Amino acid sequence: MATAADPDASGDGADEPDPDSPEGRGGAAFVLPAGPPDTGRTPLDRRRILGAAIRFIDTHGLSALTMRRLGASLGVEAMALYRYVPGRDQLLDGVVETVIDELYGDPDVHLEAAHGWQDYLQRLAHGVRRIALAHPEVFPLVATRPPAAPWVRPPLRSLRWVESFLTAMTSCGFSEDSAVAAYRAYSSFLLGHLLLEVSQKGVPINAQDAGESPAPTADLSEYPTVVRLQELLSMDESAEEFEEALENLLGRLEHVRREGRSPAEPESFT
Amino acid sequence: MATAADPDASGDGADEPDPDSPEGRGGAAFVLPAGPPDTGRTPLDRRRILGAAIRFIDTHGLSALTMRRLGASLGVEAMALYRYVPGRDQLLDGVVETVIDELYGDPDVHLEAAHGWQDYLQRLAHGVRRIALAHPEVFPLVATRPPAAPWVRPPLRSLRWVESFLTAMTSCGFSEDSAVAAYRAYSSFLLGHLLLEVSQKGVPINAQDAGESPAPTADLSEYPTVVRLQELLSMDESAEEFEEALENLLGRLEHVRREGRSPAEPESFT
DNA sequence: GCCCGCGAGTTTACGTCGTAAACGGCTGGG
DNA sequence: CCCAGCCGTTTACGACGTAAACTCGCGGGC
Repeated sequence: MATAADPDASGDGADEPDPDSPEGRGGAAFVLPAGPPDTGRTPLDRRRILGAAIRFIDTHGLSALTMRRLGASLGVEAMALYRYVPGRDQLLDGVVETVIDELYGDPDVHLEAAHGWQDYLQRLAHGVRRIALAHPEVFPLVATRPPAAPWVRPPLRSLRWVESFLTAMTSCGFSEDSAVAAYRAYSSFLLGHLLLEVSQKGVPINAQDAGESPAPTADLSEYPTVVRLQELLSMDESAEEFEEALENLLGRLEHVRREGRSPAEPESFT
Repeated sequence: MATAADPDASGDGADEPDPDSPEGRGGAAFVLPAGPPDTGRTPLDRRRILGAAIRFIDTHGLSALTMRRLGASLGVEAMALYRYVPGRDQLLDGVVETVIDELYGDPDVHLEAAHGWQDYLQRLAHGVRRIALAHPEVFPLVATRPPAAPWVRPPLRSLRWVESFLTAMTSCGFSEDSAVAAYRAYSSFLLGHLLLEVSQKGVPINAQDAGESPAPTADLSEYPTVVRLQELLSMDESAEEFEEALENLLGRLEHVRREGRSPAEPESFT
């Protein structure tokens, strides 16, 4: 696999575009079940509200989402929302759930491991990454909201996906111990990478939000290494990083699967 | 390769307690510079405010932190805080910064890689983990707040630590490319693991917070695998997982270091 | 045709939030 | 003795989430 990009990479660089980025692809993981943008005299229901909320957060940022403003974006007073949603917190829970459920509409992600577990995990990971990149303002919510049940971890928030994951893995030769261990390793890998990636992308893309000053860039005189490596540090290699860590994880899991035990070997590299 | 790690790394037996958990240890990473609980006629300053804020979040949860309540916890009106802190957002930034700065007070974490880079990374990882476990309610903030500069990633929020990291790695034989790649891999590993761990721990430990219903545990009849593995899934193996993934990462980085290039090999398993 | 209940959306209202601005009182140097 | 400056308080405003009361239009019994 092609390794280091040359320093010619000015910003996005990359000969081929990131396959998961929203504009670089057909655009699954982007289809909300709601119909036209937000016009229409359809008489308001839960799905429409959730769709509008996601659109609103994507556009204006999470911190700008207000019951009043969300109502306004639907041509309705704030209190009307309360007929369909118990409160703001549950609305946000619904947003998270809806976003994760976009996985079902993604033709590249399968509920079953028809072509092996590595294919399954690859597709799932890229599907979740596509969602994270399509809704960068929503994704921190996915990571931050408390899970419904203690064992349901972000970012695979729905029990249905946990079920799918565990079934896929056990049906591919993982012991139950190993499947659970794989679930843990996989979800923490996904969460870490994607959260970092959107938090990195979210700042430059989205001008306003938390009212933070963009980057005063204080005196860096005390940090010569940071200064020297500034260009390297600010390169966006998210896609390659993601791919490589995913590959490594799959290798690690293959090792786990063959052992049939919970993972633990001091060395695993060549 | 057994990475030279001081804190009894290899033995991942469940019999001995988690070395990073707050009560299982001497308690570095727990020392705030503030003195007695909150009594005292000391005339209020920024450090005292930040300390009180951290204490407040640890006790009552992030969502309960209010300028008025924080003021009250210091025996002062809310507006008094504004003389020392520009606003709530900057207060939270200060909280994050203060929490990360606890690393400096941790005798087990070194700014320089005197005993090799693996020892350095081990100590740093455990130091950060100790902080995350000591302040589970603060840690999501560490991950979520926008970074000051795009290249400063959570959870190593301060330029000083980035500088330390890069210097340590390059001084141990990493090329600059590799050091930056290691920084990325390491921070995303840390963030993912710790965020998942505290979000998992935070729910059962802390009764109230976001007003979420604890866990109604809806009908699980559609998810037989989840039900069957429920016990396995709800086991807390955070410490072992952390250790194992860290070990794996170190192995991966050793590989990177020897190549002297940015990390990428299609396969790495046996 | 009349009425009436009822579901969908609105109005009003309350308490809390972050914070701007004016205010008060202590304190130490001329 | 006075007064300037610091430090904390008071007051006030607009926005927030949401409870409760209200309005309005429509479809089915009489």
